[in-house]
Amino acid sequence: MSDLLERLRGRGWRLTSQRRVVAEVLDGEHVHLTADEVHARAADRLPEISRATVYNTLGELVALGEVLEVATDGRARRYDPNAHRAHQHLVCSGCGAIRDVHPHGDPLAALPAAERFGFAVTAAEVTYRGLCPDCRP
Amino acid sequence: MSDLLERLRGRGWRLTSQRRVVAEVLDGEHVHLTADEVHARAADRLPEISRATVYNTLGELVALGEVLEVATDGRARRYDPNAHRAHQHLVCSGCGAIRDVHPHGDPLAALPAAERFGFAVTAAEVTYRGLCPDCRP
DNA sequence: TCCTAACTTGGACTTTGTCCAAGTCAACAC
DNA sequence: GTGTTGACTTGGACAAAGTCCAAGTTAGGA
Repeated sequence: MSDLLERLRGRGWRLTSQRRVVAEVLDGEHVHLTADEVHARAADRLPEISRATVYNTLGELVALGEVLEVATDGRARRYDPNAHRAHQHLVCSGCGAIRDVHPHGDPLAALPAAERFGFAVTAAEVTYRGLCPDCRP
Repeated sequence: MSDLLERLRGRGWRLTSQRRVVAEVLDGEHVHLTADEVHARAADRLPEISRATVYNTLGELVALGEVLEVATDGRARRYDPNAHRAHQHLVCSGCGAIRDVHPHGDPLAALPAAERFGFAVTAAEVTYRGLCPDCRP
């Protein structure tokens, strides 16, 4: 993730302690935190960080393509730092747990031209749903 | 949609004017309204209907499997009455327009057992994203 | 026609997210 | 180092989306 910070600096980002902390919190794989969770963890290291800054920073990371925004339920958006490796999400209908998964084939290929209605289609997001081992009956 | 009301009565639903109006508003294909839009249209016919009742009724219809809840963005949930015919959604990144689409093949089949992590996977929701003809450059 | 559990209502409240004026500070120039 | 400045941060107010509840109403069976 430290390369991320360097990359962002290369793009003209000002490297503040707040942005550093947000980037650190998002470090890793299989991370799918809500903005408030990011704020809570960031505040552990930098207690005076404000919600507005966390929202701003997450929005910038998404705009730069460094972080993915995922809407797996109708609740809070989640932020996925694993933006550079194509993947989809498997969500537990019981407890809400999320896993990154890698289906085979390109989901985009399954949509025939006749079903595109003149859209310039650029992406396909797949959410698989089911019960995780802990929630199975 | 009148069969819907009959079906629901068969399941022990009390058939109130509020529920009837919500079901009527949701009638049709290619309908993807937010709860507040449903409330606004319902209030045209039944001005005193409350938001709480609309939320309750939508929640019940979803629980009964008669209506699908779709989260195409991180904003308001949308309600799709076309629950009995398998389909996916194509969303315009510019204006938010939504179309029902029918990709070929079963998206569930693309997820190998090794990528299911012990989940009992039951559904796959695909959101295709792109620019609609009106929003294309 | 009456009764009652089920339904509806309005409003208070929570969660999630946005906006803004005022204050702060990273990075550059010197 | 020091100064400067525009970008960044802050807290609080606000907005949008959704939940909850006590009190009032009513569909449908007896």
